[in-house]
Amino acid sequence: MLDFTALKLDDQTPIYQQVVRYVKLAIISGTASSGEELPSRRFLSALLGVNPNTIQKACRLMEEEGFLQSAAGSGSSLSFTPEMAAEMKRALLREETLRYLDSVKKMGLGRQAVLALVEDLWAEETGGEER
Amino acid sequence: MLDFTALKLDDQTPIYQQVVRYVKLAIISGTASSGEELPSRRFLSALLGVNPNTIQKACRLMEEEGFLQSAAGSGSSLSFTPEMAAEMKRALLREETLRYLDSVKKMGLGRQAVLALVEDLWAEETGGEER
DNA sequence: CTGACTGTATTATATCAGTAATACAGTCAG
DNA sequence: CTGACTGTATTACTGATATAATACAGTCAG
Repeated sequence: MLDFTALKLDDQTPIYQQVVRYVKLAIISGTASSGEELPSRRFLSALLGVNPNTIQKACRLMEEEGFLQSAAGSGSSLSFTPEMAAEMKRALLREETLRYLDSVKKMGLGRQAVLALVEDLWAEETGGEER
Repeated sequence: MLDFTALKLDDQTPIYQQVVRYVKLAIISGTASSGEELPSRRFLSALLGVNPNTIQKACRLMEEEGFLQSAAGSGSSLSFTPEMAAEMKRALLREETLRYLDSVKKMGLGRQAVLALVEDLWAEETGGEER
């Protein structure tokens, strides 16, 4: 059963998008496995303090993307191949990195400056666990 | 006179936020200098193909942030000190980098993997001009 | 079978971003 | 002074996000 207690909602992005992203990150990082169940829509909406329709919208999107299967009475569960997970990771990493690089370039930074900045803030952020 | 022809609008973010960001990036990168004039709100809205009220909202925000001065009849012009520009750059770089690093960490990447990814996509993106 | 859960669908309302169409007041060149 | 520009303000409309309150149908343990 996928855990949603770690999902912190911000009010800058549509909630349904944040929910989809949270599930995708769980798949990408290996936290969630294919076949794993999601809490019911009603339970999830109560847990997150949002409307059931908002969760329903997130679930509909994930079904359309092909990694969630739902059936009345049986609940909803993840369903994806390792290839789908790998492609999901590749696409999301590429997209976010290109957006970030485009942004810092517009601020006038060069390659070395970005690398230095990333190293600096990497250490600062979460106590710098080496990997 | 600040040039807005290079501003490409996307439909994922509120337009007024994109306009503010564009002006900030011009200040940060040194493209714009204090005292420089902005095109009139009507001209700008026509150029970007958006509503005058949207531009008005962007201008109001920039006034509240303290780097734009407006007066009826005289137009709007930038007004900032070198210290304000430096602080703007520092804050924006820090914010965007931390957001990016948080995201890639959630996807399971480590320090080395991020640095490698940034180097790879840096070269790919704009033909890789060294700096 | 019954009841309590599941997903699904519908209608109404509120808020916000953006559009649209005006109106008004300050500045300044002619 | 006049007119054409400037910023500023107001009202009305649309679409998307989210809320709220239901209603209906499928599943399954007791």
